[in-house]
Amino acid sequence: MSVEAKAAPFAGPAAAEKAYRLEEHIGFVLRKANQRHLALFSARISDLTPPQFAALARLEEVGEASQNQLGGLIAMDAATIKGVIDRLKARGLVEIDTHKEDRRRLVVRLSAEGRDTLARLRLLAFAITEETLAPLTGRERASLMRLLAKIG
Amino acid sequence: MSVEAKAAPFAGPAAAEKAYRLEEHIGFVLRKANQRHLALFSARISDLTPPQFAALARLEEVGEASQNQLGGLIAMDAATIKGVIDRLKARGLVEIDTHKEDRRRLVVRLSAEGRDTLARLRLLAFAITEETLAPLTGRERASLMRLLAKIG
DNA sequence: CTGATATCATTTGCATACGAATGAATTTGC
DNA sequence: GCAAATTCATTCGTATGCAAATGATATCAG
Repeated sequence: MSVEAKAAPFAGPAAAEKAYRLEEHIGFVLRKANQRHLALFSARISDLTPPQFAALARLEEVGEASQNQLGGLIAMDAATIKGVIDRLKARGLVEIDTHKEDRRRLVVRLSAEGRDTLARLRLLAFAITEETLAPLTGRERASLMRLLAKIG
Repeated sequence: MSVEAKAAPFAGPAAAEKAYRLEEHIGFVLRKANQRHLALFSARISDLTPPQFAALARLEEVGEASQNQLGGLIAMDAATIKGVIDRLKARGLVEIDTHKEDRRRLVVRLSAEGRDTLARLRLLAFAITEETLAPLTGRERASLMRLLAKIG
């Protein structure tokens, strides 16, 4: 079948030839967990993506911010946040002005409709987190969140 | 500053108005953890992406598979795996033939160069997982992997 | 045997994501 | 005060990632 050995105990080709199992690597399991979360999210909130929601939620927290500043607050680089804000603006969920003192900056803030949208989706967002963590006990959930925060 | 209340204990606007903190939602922390892992990955393996690596690693395990089948083995839909395989093929890391009995299928397998590439990157991949999990103790690492597998 | 279904791959459209290059505006260093 | 360095936003290129539609082939039902 495969060229690779079956990794019988103590009988590998060499010490360095530890079996490579995708499932034991953090990148692979992170990608799958993300995938499941995204599926649950879009099933409940079909008209907004997680990054878009994050941008709105952060704007509600901080009031207003420059575009890049906002990106920093939700871990998005300049190129990525631009697209997100463009789409939110096109849908009237955020408003944009140029900064009065620094003409390079764009000041972004929630529109009334953006605020309404957030209010409407708030409980759904909690439900999505709940649903994503459903396979875990309460203790496990806290543990997972703590460990992820540590490596993030 | 913000319109949102500061969420003084027992003094929220209403019972349903639990404060929404991005950092307490699984999607946000998953995205950030993924981000850090990707940065570490590309710093060590700049000529291959994690999905490409996953495809090669799985091919080594299973010998060969149809394109969609391989996608299923690494959690990628048909549209996504196509692009990944196209790029691996363009670089000579995989070989492709049409299935003899079922002309719809593409049979994908590692090329000699793909096998060499995997051998060369194997230890680096372990180092990347190690580095990503570096902030955690051994016990925490095992716990995180187990919990992620549970929700993935 | 043949029409209905199902499967495999492809294509299109949209939305992240990031690196690198660019232009405009501001700040710093001397 | 002005050249150099920095910052903010934009643009381009590349690579996932998914939904939906399509075409080709295979299988199934009657």
